[in-house]
Amino acid sequence: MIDVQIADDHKMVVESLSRMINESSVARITGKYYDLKTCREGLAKGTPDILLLDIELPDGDGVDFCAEMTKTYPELKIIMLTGFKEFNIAKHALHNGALGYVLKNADPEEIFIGIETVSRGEQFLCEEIDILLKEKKDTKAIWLTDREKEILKYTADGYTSKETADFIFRDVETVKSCRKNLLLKLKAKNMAELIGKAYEMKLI
Amino acid sequence: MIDVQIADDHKMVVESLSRMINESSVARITGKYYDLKTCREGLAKGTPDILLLDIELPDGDGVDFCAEMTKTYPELKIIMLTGFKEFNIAKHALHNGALGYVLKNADPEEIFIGIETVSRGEQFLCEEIDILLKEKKDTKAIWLTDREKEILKYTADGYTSKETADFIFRDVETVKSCRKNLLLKLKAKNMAELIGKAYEMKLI
DNA sequence: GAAACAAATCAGGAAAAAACTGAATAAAGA
DNA sequence: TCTTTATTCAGTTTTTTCCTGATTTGTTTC
Repeated sequence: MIDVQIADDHKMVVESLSRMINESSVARITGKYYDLKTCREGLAKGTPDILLLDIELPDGDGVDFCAEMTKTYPELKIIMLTGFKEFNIAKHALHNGALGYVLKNADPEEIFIGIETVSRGEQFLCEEIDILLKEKKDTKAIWLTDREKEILKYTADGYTSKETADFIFRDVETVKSCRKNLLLKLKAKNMAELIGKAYEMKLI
Repeated sequence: MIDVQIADDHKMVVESLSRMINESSVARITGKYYDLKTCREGLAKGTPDILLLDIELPDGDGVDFCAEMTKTYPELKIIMLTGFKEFNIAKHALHNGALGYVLKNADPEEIFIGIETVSRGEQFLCEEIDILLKEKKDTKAIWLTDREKEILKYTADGYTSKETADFIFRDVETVKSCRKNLLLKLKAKNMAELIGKAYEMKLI
């Protein structure tokens, strides 16, 4: 029996999914978390074989958390279980140590196959993501630096270059050229499109 | 026994939630849909007592669909079942004829109480939404006109006022003043913040 | 029906911000 | 080490923002 835990802020999803998994003979659920803080504490008490991890948690980003946990517990296998069919997110998650990536709109059977595959230490991607990654295998993922993420956030909140510059104690020109890089990276023509694309890619 | 159907593009959620509801003695699931088209066809064959409806479906917006269905089947009771804790969306849904609004991160028990309450023809809101609507009871929901939505979309796609004006065969000044109205309505300082807020409110 | 209101259209100008081009230094990865 | 990328700063042009208006049409309210 494979020991599985779930971290997802949708209690209803966690509860019903737990029941479904427990009713199968594949795995048993030994922990349910609705935020990253509780999940971190739970894992410290003993890690399961597999952690099913969502991306949008109330207190942080699941993809970043994935990097943190696979570093702390190298034996822990993580399957991202999320609604985001986004090249960048999937690529990022796998780079951060996730061994599986399953969409919530995948066939329910896939999660069982995923759990079994990943428990043997093999990578598992649900069909749609597998196709997506193969299609874009020559595309490289977009990585934003911390500075870029910071300036992107200020921009999305409506702050001008000058205001942002004051916040981070830098020259306006610095912010302007960082914005220029953001426009290049996301292939946007102006700030409005940049914010739009950033939301599409769940960068914000 | 209350006759319930579900429309949500996350198969995994639909499947596990269906099981949970079927195992209870409250209701039974008589239909599962993963898109609006199939849901529309299914309802045409016979409406259940209650439809659990998600908002982000692959082929359209659940809130708009809610208006369409309550008009076609006045006896159909709809509970929005979604992850969005957004004043505007909730308000919009209720205005469009939804009788219930339950968050996916609500306590799983709430969906059973919701089903029972709504089946009696009474409104049901999960706790968090109930609090949200009471807090903002004096706030009015933001409604965008078709023109505003159109210009918002062009803006999010990176087109300037001039370019947008050419697309819709209107003067630049018209687009400018429409943008000004959008900034006012969403209380945004510039286009970047406007697009950010529009995404937060799921206006795009 | 009249009054009040909102939406959609168009107008112009001053100030501010963003977009474009360029470039030097520092840091990180190969 | 060499190459690439991040970070920093600068000048010029284009665009947006922020004011001020006005007219017409359609809808809602009294």
